[in-house]
Amino acid sequence: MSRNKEQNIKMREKKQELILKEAMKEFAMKGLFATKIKDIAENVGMAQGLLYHYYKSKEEIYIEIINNAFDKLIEASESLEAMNIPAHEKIRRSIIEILITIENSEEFNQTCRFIAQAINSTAIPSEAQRLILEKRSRPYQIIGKIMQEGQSEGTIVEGDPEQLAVLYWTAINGLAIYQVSNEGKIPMPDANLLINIFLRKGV
Amino acid sequence: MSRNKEQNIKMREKKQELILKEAMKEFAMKGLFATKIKDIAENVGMAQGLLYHYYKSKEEIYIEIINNAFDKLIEASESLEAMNIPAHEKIRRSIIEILITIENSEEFNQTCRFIAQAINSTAIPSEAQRLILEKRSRPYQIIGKIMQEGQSEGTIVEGDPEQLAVLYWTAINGLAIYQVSNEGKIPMPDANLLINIFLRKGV
DNA sequence: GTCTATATCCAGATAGAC
DNA sequence: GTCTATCTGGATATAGAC
Repeated sequence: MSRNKEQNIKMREKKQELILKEAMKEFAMKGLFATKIKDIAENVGMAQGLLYHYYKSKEEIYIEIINNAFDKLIEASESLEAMNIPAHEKIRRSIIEILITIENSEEFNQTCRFIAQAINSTAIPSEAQRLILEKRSRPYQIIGKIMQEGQSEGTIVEGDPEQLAVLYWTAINGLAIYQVSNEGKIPMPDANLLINIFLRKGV
Repeated sequence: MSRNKEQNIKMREKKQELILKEAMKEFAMKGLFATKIKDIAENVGMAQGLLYHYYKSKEEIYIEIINNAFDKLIEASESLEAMNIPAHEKIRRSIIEILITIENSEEFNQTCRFIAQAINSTAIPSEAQRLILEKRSRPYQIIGKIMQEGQSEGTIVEGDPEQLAVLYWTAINGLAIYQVSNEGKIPMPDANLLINIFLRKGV
């Protein structure tokens, strides 16, 4: 009895994950309003009506995905911050790694694309807007802190660390969007070009 | 008689421009699908039905705006290319100017936002997609050519000029999107940080 | 849990009076 | 040219059978 119950819950969660995964793809490609519940359901392989057994609305799915997307980004930033290496090494390694990720991980670029769509639209549900407002600044803060650390250590260029963080993230974001909107065919620029923006000469 | 006719045509064109202007705002903020014809008409100050005397569909308006947006960008790139100064000066001055524009011109950032939305969605009308495919690479080509020129002159860093152009535009694009999604409150990073990516040391 | 059928709503586009 | 009223299609969400 109880074992069946557990299994049912697991099955339900698996289906929900599948729905989220397909919804993410659709939202990233088309945005909230051009994505139809039917599209998502078809990709999952279920009838349109059935989707409402798992989520009560399109918006609910959207909000869940926003949450996941930002949490992943924040988590990655935090684990970068926590690494036991000098600040300039954090910047260096993260840029190298992200460029590789942009070139190879469709999922990462979907996330970037999704976030770009969400941030770029004032028409999304208010709960989604609240979440964005709450979470989007975290990665900027963390990189800003690392920049400041590096300045104290004498390895990062002078200037407002916040602005350095803005440049860091917007450059990466711009590249990711460009990549995904070109169907992953663009070779990334040499990582050193980006790295050298932030490192002091000679480091 | 003929004078009246001319006047009528002028009036009509003025109204059309007004519609385009308001539509641009709406599209930039909300995207094609979340923007309702009624929203545009209301902002212009006319009844929803009347809009169809000026344009035959929402898509037609959208396509017209895409065309204008890219043409402006291409025109600016071409006039940069045509300037009678060394290549590295073209890069330097354009970055300085664009950063100022991002900070001050709402219209420019609306254009960036609109283009970002359009490029980011596969759900837009096929004619719009065709236009994007046709026109979006032009500014990249032009900057790439200038980079190459500068390399010959020994003032621009080594590396694939195409990739330098990608970095140039994606960084700018990322900044513009960030700015507009923060309602124009973000101070731009020091232009020299960006300029130094591309200039050879000592130039 | 899963499907089909349907109620309901909303927005694009049209028709027709002024 | 301008408006109001309306047609029409399509999408969300629900109901109800299996």
